[in-house]
Amino acid sequence: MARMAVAERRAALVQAALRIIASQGVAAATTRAITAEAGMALASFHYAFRSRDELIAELIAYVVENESLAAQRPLEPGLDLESTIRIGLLGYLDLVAADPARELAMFELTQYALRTDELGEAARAQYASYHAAAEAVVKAAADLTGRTWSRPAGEIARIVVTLTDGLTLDWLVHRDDEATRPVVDFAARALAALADPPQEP
Amino acid sequence: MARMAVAERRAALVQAALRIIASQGVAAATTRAITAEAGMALASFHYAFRSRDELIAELIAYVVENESLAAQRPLEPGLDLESTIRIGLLGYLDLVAADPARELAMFELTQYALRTDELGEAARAQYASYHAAAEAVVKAAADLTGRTWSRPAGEIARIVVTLTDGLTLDWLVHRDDEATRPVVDFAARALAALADPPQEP
DNA sequence: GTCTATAAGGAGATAGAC
DNA sequence: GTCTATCTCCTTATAGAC
Repeated sequence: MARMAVAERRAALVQAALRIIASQGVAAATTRAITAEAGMALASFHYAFRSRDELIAELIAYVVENESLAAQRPLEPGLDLESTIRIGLLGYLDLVAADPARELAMFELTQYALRTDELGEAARAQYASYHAAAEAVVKAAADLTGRTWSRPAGEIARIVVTLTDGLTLDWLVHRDDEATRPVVDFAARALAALADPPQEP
Repeated sequence: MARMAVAERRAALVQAALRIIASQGVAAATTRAITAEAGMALASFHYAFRSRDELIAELIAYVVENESLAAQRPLEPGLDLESTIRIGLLGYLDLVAADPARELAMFELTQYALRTDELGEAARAQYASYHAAAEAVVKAAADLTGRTWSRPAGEIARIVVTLTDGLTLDWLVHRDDEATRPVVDFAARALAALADPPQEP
């Protein structure tokens, strides 16, 4: 392979690893598989990274900054808060359904990080990123519907992430939109109940 | 090691594997580690099991039948429904906190099963067991407080499992009782709202 | 039946030719 | 800088002695 700046090579390896992890899981992302996917020689790996765990750490950092719920669609206007949340959650689950292996991989990454001493901070950073993304969405949902939250947005966001984690696992295990639907309805109603009573004009 | 019936040997290997997985994760449960933990020769493994995946399948079946929420403490009497649920959830999180590595391992097992073609059914069985355990608890909570659920108990149970999965991940990532507490309060309030209005005597 | 010994292959990491 | 070739270790699985 032609000359590449080390930074560029690192980025290419992270992307290759991400493709493997998203489709086959963390365990399948061996240095051999990653370099093959990137079209590089095996030795190039250790020219760019000191170890496999160093790549995983950088990969989680990349995911944290560029992925998470970034693909979230814009909220639909003209609905009440509960419907806005419900449709938002269903849209999120559509993303899960569109690439289940990838969503499974996000859980695996968190858990790999939690098992690896030096990566515990990476797991927390991953969730800090989820919380920030969720906070933006819950603020937007309140603005869009002219409602206010009865609790700090950060607390609402944490609840949203807890619910989406649970919903994601439920869907990944059963792959059954119908069966997950009542849980989505519950989540939307319960979240909407955290808003202050609507203003009388 | 002395003679053992094959069934007994299989059970001993499953127990050994469970100890390793609970403390060090699924990836650490190699046939070598398992047989060493069980005090057997390596070759004994393939005398009892055809492959490592066969053991994992039996291990999940064991977990499904004997563990899950079985360690749940009895509910406290004399409280209203929301408090009963809140204290039940906090008790569950105490179990998570008492052995975080084990709880992490339960997630890993599900995800390993979801990644392995022949084990997809095992993951669903694991959740069916969770749902059954949760259903028993939600029925007990309603009975204890003299309330009735506005939805089928199976649906309430599924919501409970979704919430506990999310709560467990939240706690495992942050290990912060204080930070998880508002999410527990939310879950208890939202679940209690699924009961019919209390009877006027 | 149970063990030691070993096969056969995959892993991370590196030396050294170019 | 980049690659081939290799080192060392660890994996699952099995053959064959006892």
